[in-house]
Parts: sequence; structure tokens; C-alpha cells
Amino acid sequence: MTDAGVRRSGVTIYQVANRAGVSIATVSRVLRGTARVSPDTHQRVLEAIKELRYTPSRLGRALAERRHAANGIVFPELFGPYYSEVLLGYEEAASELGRSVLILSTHMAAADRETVLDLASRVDGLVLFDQTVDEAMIAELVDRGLPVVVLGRGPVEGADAVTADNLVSAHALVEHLLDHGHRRIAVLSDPNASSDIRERWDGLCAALAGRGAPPAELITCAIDEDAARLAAGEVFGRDELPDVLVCACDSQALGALLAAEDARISIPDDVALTGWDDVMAAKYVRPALTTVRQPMRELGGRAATALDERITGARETAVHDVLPTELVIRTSCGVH
Amino acid sequence: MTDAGVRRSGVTIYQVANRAGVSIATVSRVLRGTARVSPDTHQRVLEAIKELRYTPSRLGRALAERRHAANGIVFPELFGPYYSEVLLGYEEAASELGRSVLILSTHMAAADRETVLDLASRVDGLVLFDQTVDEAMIAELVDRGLPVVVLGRGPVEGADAVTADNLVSAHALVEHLLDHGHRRIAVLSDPNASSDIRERWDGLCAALAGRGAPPAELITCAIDEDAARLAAGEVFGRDELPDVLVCACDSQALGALLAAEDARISIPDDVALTGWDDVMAAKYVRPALTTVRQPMRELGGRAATALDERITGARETAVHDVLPTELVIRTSCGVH
DNA sequence: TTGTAGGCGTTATCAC
DNA sequence: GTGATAACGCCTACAA
Repeated sequence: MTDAGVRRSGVTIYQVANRAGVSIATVSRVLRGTARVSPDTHQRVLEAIKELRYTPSRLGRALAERRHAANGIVFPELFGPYYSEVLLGYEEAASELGRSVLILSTHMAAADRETVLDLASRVDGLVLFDQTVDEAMIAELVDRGLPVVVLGRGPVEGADAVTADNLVSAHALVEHLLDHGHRRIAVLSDPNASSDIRERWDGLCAALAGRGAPPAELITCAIDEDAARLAAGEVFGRDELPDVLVCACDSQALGALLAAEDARISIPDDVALTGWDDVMAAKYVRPALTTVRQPMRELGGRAATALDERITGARETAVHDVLPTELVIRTSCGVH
Repeated sequence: MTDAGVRRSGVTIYQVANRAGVSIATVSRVLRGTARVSPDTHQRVLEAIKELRYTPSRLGRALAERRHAANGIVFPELFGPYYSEVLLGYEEAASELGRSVLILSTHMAAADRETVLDLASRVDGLVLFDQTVDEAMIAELVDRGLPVVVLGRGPVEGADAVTADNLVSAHALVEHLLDHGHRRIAVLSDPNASSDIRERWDGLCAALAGRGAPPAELITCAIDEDAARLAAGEVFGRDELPDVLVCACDSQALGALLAAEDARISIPDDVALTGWDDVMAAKYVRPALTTVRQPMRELGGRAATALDERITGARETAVHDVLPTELVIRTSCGVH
């Protein structure tokens, strides 16, 4: 399966040199502009290149330069608008910086060592989402000298970290809900799902405690629409409804919206509802979702630039960037 | 500036050989399992590898084997659920086949020659979306012997093509609308935007003509939500409303939904509305969107496998796969 | 079973 | 200015 030798054209620098009647060193010089070449020779080489449609091999170049001009990003999954938007921001910044982009999805499982090392050997640096590569493996990568940026999780020794602020928004959300009379707060979440999700829950609890309000009820529920639809359905079937159902992310809130429809519960009249992320659908659904806007593209973009700084050596010390988020009040919370 | 930091670890096969007291050929053998090695030697090599935490360099390997075990996919843009879903399907299939994934977005412009060639020199094959690389460049890539699959556009000599069927669905959609009494059909589209979009328009026209129905009114409008919101707003402001507004894609339909709200037009009572693609939001909005389901993941997945077949030589001749689509009737068309 | 040596396509350091 | 030539890290006949 490996061979099946499809031999590709492969015009090499030797053929160009040959055609132009010069040495490969000279060809390399005009290609890189690394030293003066007589105008005449220069011209001949250029012609040979054009005639032979020569493109230098990235492989040879990378081997000689010991750099790939490429970096990778590892996702836990590719499903949904969140990761897509992060990728969009990442790709944009990376290509701006002249680096190719390799992606890998671990499909919601910890990536195996082999796969990660393979990827690592193709790039100059790696961005790792939370829930993709375990701590020990990250440490090993860092130890090998590979520039690493972790995304959506707390810092790791020797690696940069980029996260979105969850605490400030959790606080703002709680303030808003409390100020408008909501008392019984139920939360759809799974604090163990990821670092981000845990921070949101912790932030909610802390904010509530800070105001001397009764603690929220945690309804443990996987971070996806279907699970949320079920869990919310259970809540909506109760005799005593909570004032508000706070969801750990928008896809859960979207599922809850469907559950409300099923149960003939009016949002926000019977129960208020909030999400988190501000995905595109949040503003299209009715009632439009009150949510917390995450700077998804910026997360990706910042990860790319941080990685680049580390690769080029522009920055030596690790940083932890916390990007600001914003409470977006629409109609689902009932207090527009 | 410590060259320990700049220069990455770089444990080479030589160091392993050295430590195990064997030649690099032997190390390579145990690594690849390409020939018998005495159990004793085998053991020593394995230990050396472990102790040195050696990982073979993809570069050296790729250069020697003249294969990257990676392939690339080029998108016109990364925005929105359509491309994300295709990518998801692509990544899944490609990683299943043991190939790394390189992505490139041309940001809605034709990719320049240099960028494409650079990407091409990093991979064993390329998937090219419509509207990313011009015909001449595709021909050149094919001519160089690079396996190429075009996605969402008609076939190119020497390359595989994968598309979703647009004609059958256009026909089904027209049948459905006509059968339920809709006569005045307005279409929000921009036939020049892409091959896919043109096919949809052509298919609509053909189906209408086939039924002897009056032709649809084309309202030219860019393929995005904001443009559609404006254009639909204009339509909804008319004295005489069409029976149905058919949009070339769901994001346009979503924009039209907002325009209807702005204009206090009831969908589907005053005007029926349809989309195309069946993105996730289509089922969440109210009224839920009648649309055409595109097998987005399968498009990506099939492109990946087709490319792999070509790369490994499992298939010699080019194919054009047309994936089936499906009319999804919800409530926005008013004839549920 | 194991080692030697040439090759893969560049870059870069020497001499000339 | 240019041309040999040694890396770069690996694979693989060909020998031993």
C-alpha cells in the first residue's frame, strides 16, 4: 500500500543548473537572493527555471534549513461552530505569517503518543486544545524544545497559554440575572468536560456566593445539544420550575430551546434561558439567546501569533493571554 | 539565543545506532520491521530508542521515500457551517487513511501560483474546492503528476471530481412548490458565484420549464446573509409579493428570515421561503427551514478517499462522483 | 543477520 | 561571481 510508486515529475535544482550551464549553488543563490549573481547568469537561470517549470522541493529545503515553515493545531473535535471559528482565526493568522497549517482532530479521545509525535515532526510548533494531549505528553514536547501553545486551558510549564476569560463573564451574567429578580438558578453543565467549562461553573458559583445568593443547582449534562434537550426536558417537566436555566454553552441552550417547545414551556416567560459562546445560531433563534460572546477567531489568531513569536525567538518567556469576553443580552433571559 | 533552545532536540538515527552499538541500517530495520533482526539486537535497539526518546524525522523519511503521507485541501474560505462540515468529513477520512492534513484558505480570491505550488510540494495530493485555483493551474498540477481531486465543480481533465447533485433536488423542490400552488417564484442567487450555485439556478429553471410553468424571477444577490437580508427586504417591501422566495443557500434564507421579521412579513403565510444546504441552524429557526440537504461530510470524506485511491495507485482512471442530495420539507415552505 | 555506501533535493561554507 | 562539496536525517540495495 505504501509504494505503488507514482513517480512525480521532480524537476530538481540540478536540472535547472544543467540547463542554465551553472552550478546548483548559483541556482540556489538566485532563488534565495542570498548573494550577488551577474545579471547575465541571473537571467539564464531564471529562464531555465521558467522553461523547466521548476519549483524547489519543500522537503529538501526543510531538511537543509531544519525548519518546516509550518505549524499544527490539534482539536478535540471539528464539529460545531466553536472549533471552526477558532480554526478560521488560526488559519488566517498563520498564513499571514507565511506558515502552512496542519490540523489534527483527536475525535474526543486523548491523542496517542505516536500520532502526536508524527505531527510534531512535521512542524515548527504546535497549538494544543484542551482535552487533546495529556499533561505528560505536553511536557515531553516542550522538553524536546518544540514551541507549544495550549488553548482553552491553564498554562503548562514552558508553553504559552491562550484562554478566554470565563470568570468576569460569569460574574456579569450572575449580576444581570440576580438584578432582575431571578433567584432559583439551574445550571446545565459538566464541569469535568473541559477546563473552560469548569471555569464557567466555578465562576458562576463564586459570583453567586459573592452576592450571598443561594447556590445554583447543577444539572450534570454532556456538552452537546441532544443531551441538553433531554436534560432540559426533565427540568421543564417539574412541578416547580427554576427561574432561569443557565447553559454551559450555546449548543446546550439550543437543545433546551427545543425541549421547551416540546414541553410547551415559554421562554423566557416561564423560564429564562442563557447560553455561552455566541455561536451564529444564537441570534437567529427565537427568542434570541442571551449569551456570553467568546472571541473565537481571536483565540485562534492569538494562538498563531504567540506560537510564531516563540518559533522565531521574538519572545523567550512564556505568556498566558486571557482574552476578554462580553455578555450579550438578547431576549431569552427575559430582561432585555 | 542558546542554541539548545533554537536548535531543537534532534535525536537522530545515528545516535540511536551508536548507543545500541549497531549501524543505522539496523536501527532502520527494527523501526520499519523491514527485515529480520536478531532478538538480542532488536532488544538493544528498542532500549536505545526509548532511552533517547527517539522519533524518526518525517523530513528525512519523506525525502528518502519521496512521499509525504500527507495531503492538502484548499478552501475558498473557512467561514460558515458548509466548509466546516466538509473539512470534518475530510479530516476524518484522511486520518483514517494515515495521512496528515494540510489546509489552506484562499480567502475568496484565486490562490496565487506560488502559494499553491508551495502547498503542492508538501503533499502527495490535493483536494481543490471550486473558486480556489484556476483551470490553468489545476492543469499544471495534474501535468506535474500530482493527484488532484476537485470538489464542488465539474471535472477537469486528469483529475477526479466530487460534487453534490443539484439538478435532481432542484427538480424535486420545484415539483413540491408547484404542486402546492406556488406560482410566482423569486430566486435569491448569484449564478456566477460558483459552479454549485449555478447548477442550482439552472436546475430550477429547467424544472420550471419542464413543467411549463412561468420562469422564476432572478434576484441577483451575493451568497451571504447580510446581502440576502437587504435583497429580501427589498422584495418584502413590494406591493405584489411572490408566492415563494427560493434562496440559493441557507445563510441567504436565514438573512431573509430576519428581513421578514423587519418587514413584519409572515413566513410562510405571506411568503414561503426555502434554503439550500441544511446547515444546523435550519432546524432551529422558526419557521424551520425547508431546504435541500447536502451531504457535506460525505463530500469531504469521498474527496479524501478518492484522492487516496489516486495516490496509492489503487485506481488509475479519473472518476466523477455525484453524491445524492435530499429535499427536507419543514415549515418555511408552508406546505408541511 | 548486519554493515557500507549512495541517494533523496536543498542550503551554505569553502575555495578559486 | 562561481563552483565543488559537506551537511541535513533517513531508506535501501548491495556486500560481507
